[in-house]
Amino acid sequence: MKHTSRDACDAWQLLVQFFFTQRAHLPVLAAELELSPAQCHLLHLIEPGRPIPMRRLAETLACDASNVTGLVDRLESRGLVRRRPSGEDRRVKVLDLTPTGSRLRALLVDRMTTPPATLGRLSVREQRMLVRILTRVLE
Amino acid sequence: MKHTSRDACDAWQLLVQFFFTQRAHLPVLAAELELSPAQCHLLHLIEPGRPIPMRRLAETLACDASNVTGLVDRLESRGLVRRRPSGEDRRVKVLDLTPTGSRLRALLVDRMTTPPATLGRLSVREQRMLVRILTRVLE
DNA sequence: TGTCAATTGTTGACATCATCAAGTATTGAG
DNA sequence: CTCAATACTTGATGATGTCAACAATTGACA
Repeated sequence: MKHTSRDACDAWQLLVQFFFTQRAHLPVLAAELELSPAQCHLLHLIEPGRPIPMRRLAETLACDASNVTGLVDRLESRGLVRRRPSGEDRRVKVLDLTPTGSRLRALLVDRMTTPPATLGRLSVREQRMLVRILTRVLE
Repeated sequence: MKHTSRDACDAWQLLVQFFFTQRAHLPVLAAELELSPAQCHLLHLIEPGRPIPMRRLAETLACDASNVTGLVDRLESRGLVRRRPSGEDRRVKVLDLTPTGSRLRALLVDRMTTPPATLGRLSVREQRMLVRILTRVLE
């Protein structure tokens, strides 16, 4: 068993703490956009102009395919998402954002990626360092 | 409106990416412990030997108090958590981990805070830098 | 070619999560 | 003592998530 350094554990622990904090904030943010946390997550995964098969969403979310069916049902009934048959494989349906969905997703991403004031306390050098380090850690 | 630097946005975006990745992993980890994601979150908030009022959990989770009632019902019926009347205020019930709950929580925390291999690719200097920076950003 | 297992998405049944409105018990201010 | 506010529970309802079963399609292979 490989030894894991104390510093690495500390760092990861902080990231986990960050995760739980965000997890508690998401319902609030979602409610502002009249979405649920799960819908936010799904919407986040569909990039505009990049249709994606439903199967792949289920894989990324690590959930049952039928769960995606339900989530997409609700998003589609609100006109945020479109189901389209895949040209290559007729079993597959690909998802696409409607213009409305695209706008809402932009709003969501914007809200989520607007950094908190605390990030401004770092020097530019530190900010760049953080980006460099996180990029490597998250691959 | 204050200008937010490009670097700060990049950094936060990476953290958000990390958040969604973890959000997708949590159900898998939770299932291994026979818990739900929400139960993991709640369990994570109850530190052993530090009884906590239910109200405070609802605040931290940013959810309705009745939701906590249900979550605690299930955890209590599994013998992981105890409801106790608060000595100071008889309206309040404080939550406490049972020995079983304490063990399960330790397992959970251990699984969650075991850093992925990618963190080991950083130099010790970088790991410490990451800890220092995150500490300041997350307060 | 014809058969059959595997894959994709859907449906229905069911437990959990989460909110809201209403209710009980208790507190604390006046 | 009265009454609003607080902490928790209950019941109703919709969303999330799993599982088993199903139809349609694909692809391998005899």
